[in-house]
Amino acid sequence: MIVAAARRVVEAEGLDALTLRRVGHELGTGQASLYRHIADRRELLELIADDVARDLPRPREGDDPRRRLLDLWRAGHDYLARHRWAARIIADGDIVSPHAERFASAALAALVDAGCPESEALRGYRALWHLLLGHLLNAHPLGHHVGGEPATSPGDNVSADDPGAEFGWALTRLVDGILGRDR
Amino acid sequence: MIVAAARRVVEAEGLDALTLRRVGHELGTGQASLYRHIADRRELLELIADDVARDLPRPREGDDPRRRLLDLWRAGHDYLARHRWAARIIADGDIVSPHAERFASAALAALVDAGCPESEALRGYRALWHLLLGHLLNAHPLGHHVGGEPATSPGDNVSADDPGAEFGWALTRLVDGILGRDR
DNA sequence: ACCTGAACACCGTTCAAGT
DNA sequence: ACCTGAACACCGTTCAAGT
Repeated sequence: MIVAAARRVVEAEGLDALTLRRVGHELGTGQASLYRHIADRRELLELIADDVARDLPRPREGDDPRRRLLDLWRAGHDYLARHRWAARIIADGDIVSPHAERFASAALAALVDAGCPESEALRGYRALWHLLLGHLLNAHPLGHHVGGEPATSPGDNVSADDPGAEFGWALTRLVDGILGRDR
Repeated sequence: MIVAAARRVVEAEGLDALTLRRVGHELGTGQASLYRHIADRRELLELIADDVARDLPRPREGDDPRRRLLDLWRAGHDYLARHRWAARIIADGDIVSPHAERFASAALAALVDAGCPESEALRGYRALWHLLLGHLLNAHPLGHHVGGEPATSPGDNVSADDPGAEFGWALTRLVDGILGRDR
C-alpha cells in the first residue's frame, strides 16, 4: 500500500525525505506509477496525515470532566509530538482529515462536559488546538534566549526541555481561563 | 539591498515564490551572485524574518498592566497576520532574530507587570507565543466542520471569519488562566 | 487497458571560466 | 580579486512509448 510506504519513509527520515521517487523506490516501482493512485504530492500528504489521525487518543471514561478534558489534550499532544511531521502537513495545507474529526468532536464534547457554555465551545476548541499546534511546530520560541536561562526556581519542575510537561502547564492555564475557574 | 528585494518578492507573491533566481532577477543579476552575500537560502529567510521583526509593536504606555499585556500581544498578532510568511519561516527553522528578542523581552516584562510570578513568566511567555503561532499557521483547525457552522448565538460577535478577534478571545482566556484571575 | 522510462520545467548550489 | 554563466544533482509532473 502506497500510504504505508510513505509513512515508513516519513517516520524513519522525516518529511523532507518524502519524495515521490523515494516512495516509488520503496514500492519497487518508478515514481511515475504513483500517479495511478494519487493525483499529486499534496494528496499523498493528506493521506498520511489522515493515517496518523486514526490513532489519535480517545477520551478516557470515568474521571471528572475537567481531568478528562486535560488528559485528552495532553494525550493528543504527546501522540502528535511523536509524529511532528503531521503537524507540519496540517499547518501548510488545508487538509481535511476524517479521522481527525473524531478527535475534534470528542474534544468539543469534553469541553462542554467540563462546563464550557455551548456558545463558546467551538472557540475554546480552536484555541486549544492552536495552542497545541504552536507547541508542536516551534521548539524554540521567538528569540530563544530571552531572560537568559530558564529561571528554575524551587518548585519549578517544568523545564523547557520537557515539551510534554511544558504543554501541560500551558494547557491547564488555557483550560482554566476558558472555564473561568480560579485556581 | 538583497533583503529588500527578497521582501518585495515575498510580500507580493508569498514564500513559495521566493526563489534565489527570482531575487537575482529582481536585482538584475544572476542567481549565483547572491552567494557573494548569503551562505544559503536559509540565511536569506533568517534575514527577512529578522527584518519583519524590526517592526513588531512596542508596548503602549500608561494603560493598566493587564490591558497593556493584552494589547501588546493582540498588536503582535495583527502585525504578523499581515506577514504570515514570517510565521512559517520561524516555524520551520531554528531562526534567531535579534529584533524579535526586543518584542520577547517586552512581552515578558508586561507579563510580570501584570502580576505573573517571575518563576512562571518565561513559561507564560512561551505559552502565549505558541498560541499566537498556532493561530497564524492554521486558518482551519483539525477537521474544519466540527459541530457544523459556528453556533453564532446572540452576543457572540466573534466569528471564525475574524482571525484577529478570535485570537483576542483565546488570548484573554490564556492570560487570565496564567494570572489566575477570575472573570 | 494499464504501466512507466524518459523527458520537461523547475529548484538550490557549485565551480571553472571570465573580467 | 571579484563576479557569474553554465552545469550538477535534485524535485514534482507529464506523456508518449512500451506491454
